[in-house]
Amino acid sequence: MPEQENRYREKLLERGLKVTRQRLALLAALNQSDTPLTAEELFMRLRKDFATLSLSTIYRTLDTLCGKQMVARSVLMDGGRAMFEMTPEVHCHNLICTVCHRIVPIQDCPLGAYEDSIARTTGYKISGHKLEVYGICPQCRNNFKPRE
Amino acid sequence: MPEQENRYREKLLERGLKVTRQRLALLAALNQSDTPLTAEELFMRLRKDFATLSLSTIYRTLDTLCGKQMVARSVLMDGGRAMFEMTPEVHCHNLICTVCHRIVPIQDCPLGAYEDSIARTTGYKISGHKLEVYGICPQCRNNFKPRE
DNA sequence: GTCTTTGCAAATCATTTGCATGGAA
DNA sequence: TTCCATGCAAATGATTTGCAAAGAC
Repeated sequence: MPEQENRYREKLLERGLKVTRQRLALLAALNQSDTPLTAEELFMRLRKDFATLSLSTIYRTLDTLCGKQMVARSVLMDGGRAMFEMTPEVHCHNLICTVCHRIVPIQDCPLGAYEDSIARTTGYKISGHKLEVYGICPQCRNNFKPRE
Repeated sequence: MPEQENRYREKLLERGLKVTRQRLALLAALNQSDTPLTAEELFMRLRKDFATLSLSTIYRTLDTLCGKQMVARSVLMDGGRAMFEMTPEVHCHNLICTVCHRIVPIQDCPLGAYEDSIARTTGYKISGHKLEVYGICPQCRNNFKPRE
């Protein structure tokens, strides 16, 4: 998918960053994943293509890309490990299964009016929010359903 | 405030935990704080009363109390450090100033209906959610207000 | 007295940093 | 050629664990 790659190339250059194979691969990996990933997970995925890849490169790249708003540090913390995802173009939230830990995005967000009302009552200038919803996904519900 | 202490005493016993001075002190410290605290912060506060207190006791106690739902691990992560707070009796969320990092609780929560609708569209059994709202508090807005 | 909790020290895990080399512009 | 980016190894910082002593019931 070289179109996608060219978009990343442009975005990197726009932000004064050099285009490297590692950065392109990291962006592609994050983009292909449907859930946020830890540095370690990214490392394992990229290592297939980069025999000499270093974990610290992953950390540094994530840090750089977060600073340039190309990647977002997720609210989620998988037991002390930071998780990362592409900065979503559209505002959305994550729905997390508490059993299998699968994460799916949900588009609908009801918080605009809520933010307005908080701004009014507290005097804060609201800049945004983070929301996660927890539950049990249909598959896990079936697996653990008590017999009747 | 021995009334409060007796409530903690009961709660610990109910859950099959022994009542120790460290646990009571930790609960009191968390309860007195108006913002979530890190293990380190708790350690520094308790050390005043316990010369020989160990950081690992803090971690272990927090872990135990989280398991028993007496303490909650906050969504917030102050740069990699976990934060803890008393499990709120009433459902509420945190409003966080992005400048001074002050955290204030907000009671009002509009997500009940939202959870219902997600449950309907996704088939998940929703168990809860975490929400943080970010903004700039009135004081910080004044401090940084550009002159006109 | 028994079993849990604590303190201390050492271990572990995620993340960061220093420095020399390699690579993009 | 000029820096920025990378790899490697070592350092750091938060959290966890093993073990023996102290404390709660």
